[in-house]
Amino acid sequence: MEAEGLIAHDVLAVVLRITGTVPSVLLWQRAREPQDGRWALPGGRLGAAEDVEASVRRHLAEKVDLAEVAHVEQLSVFSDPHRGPAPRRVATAFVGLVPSDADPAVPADTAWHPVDALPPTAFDHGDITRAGLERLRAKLSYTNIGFALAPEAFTISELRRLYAAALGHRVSATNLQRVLTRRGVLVPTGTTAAPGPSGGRPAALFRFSERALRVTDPFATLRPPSCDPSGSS
Amino acid sequence: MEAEGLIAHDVLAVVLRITGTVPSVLLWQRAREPQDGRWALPGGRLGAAEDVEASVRRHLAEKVDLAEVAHVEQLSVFSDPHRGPAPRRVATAFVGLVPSDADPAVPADTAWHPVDALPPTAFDHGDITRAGLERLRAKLSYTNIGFALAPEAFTISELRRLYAAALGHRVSATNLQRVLTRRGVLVPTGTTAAPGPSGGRPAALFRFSERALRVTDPFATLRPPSCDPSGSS
DNA sequence: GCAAAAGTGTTCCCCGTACACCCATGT
DNA sequence: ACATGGGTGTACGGGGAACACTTTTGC
Repeated sequence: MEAEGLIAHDVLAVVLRITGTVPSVLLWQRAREPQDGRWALPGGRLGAAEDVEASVRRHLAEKVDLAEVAHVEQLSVFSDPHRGPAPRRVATAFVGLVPSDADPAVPADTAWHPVDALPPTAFDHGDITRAGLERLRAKLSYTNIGFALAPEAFTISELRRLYAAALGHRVSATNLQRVLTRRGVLVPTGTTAAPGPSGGRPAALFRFSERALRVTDPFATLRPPSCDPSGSS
Repeated sequence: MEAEGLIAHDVLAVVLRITGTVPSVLLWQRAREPQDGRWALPGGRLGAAEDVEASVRRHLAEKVDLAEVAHVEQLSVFSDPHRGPAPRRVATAFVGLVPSDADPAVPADTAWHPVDALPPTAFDHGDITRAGLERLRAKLSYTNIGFALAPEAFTISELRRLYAAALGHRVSATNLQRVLTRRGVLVPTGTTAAPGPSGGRPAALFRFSERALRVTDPFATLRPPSCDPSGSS
């Protein structure tokens, strides 16, 4: 099929953002065959002088302000020979996260869609989207990746809403604050937000101590002995 | 550089196996330029009618008996434009695991090398190997991936040796048994091994309850409420 | 004062760790 | 008997979950 085994390599981005109480993904509507009218993930061809991460950032810049994308990480390669029409294409997919307060301007053909109610998607982009959300959910548990979903400063209630939306289940504000504080990923700013129209105590504002990915829960089990981390027998 | 943006796509396998008290990787020695004499990971060109996983299995079959490879999973894409000489190549790397009792016949140019004492490696294969070992170490903590390092049946002492070698630190046989049993990944076979020449109580033999990857430690934190797993507010 | 929203204190319990102690076999 | 290696019982502690209670605001 391909001349001499050379294959077109694409990059794709699953850009996620919490909208209201659900996670949404950035999709654009195709306006030509194949898959005319269907919704596709942003992305494009890998260029000659860039690695896949640089490439996905370049393509993403056509759809959103890159400054709004707080985190990008590689997800997986999708290479089923029949994942699209000929000619054959291999794609490296990424996950990108946009804070909930950023509402980047997007082109007319582009929009956010709740992941649990996707419109007709192009090729295997629906599967890739769901894989991206699963990655986010897993990392919320044992890393500080929440920084990429949250505004610079936020109340615990807002953070609870973001975590609950991303995870798809209720989250206790009490325990969320305690866990993240204990791990040192959450620090108070010292300022407070104004109460709502119906009153209530003003909420303290917090921020993430770092805005880069860090594993905060070195897995519970099979950790090295408390002292003397050397030796293997 | 490439005609019309078409790129050669390779697959590579970091095949790991516990040898003695250290993890080793399967490498073959190149016998022509570029990188003549250096040691490389098994792999090759992605074919037209296969996805990357099928491809890596096909290439691996040239070096080892595939039946001995108990687990294969995708690792990452390596795509730095300067990761090798022109023409440009993109590689999808995999991790493969071989049980310690299997000692597959390998071609004359191929051998196992301890990961912490690699010979001169070709291209970026040393980095890829270390990334593969890191993946194994992480998954040992929260999955049943040990099944791919262990024989069909084994004593707790043998299993302890495998975990200690892979993780690079001491592991308590007592707690290893308890943790894995509590998670239901380890089941007794009912038989025992013969004691060594110096006596000692005969060891009970165990096996893994499943020989397919399963996440056994749904992360400690941020799990859904104990009851009523629905709703998100 | 009362409702509403935020934050804290307390208790419970799971589960990994550490370590002492008991069991089965060879010489 | 006693040494050697295998297995079990038990106590400790960290940390997440649940929930009651206090604090601060608007009306």
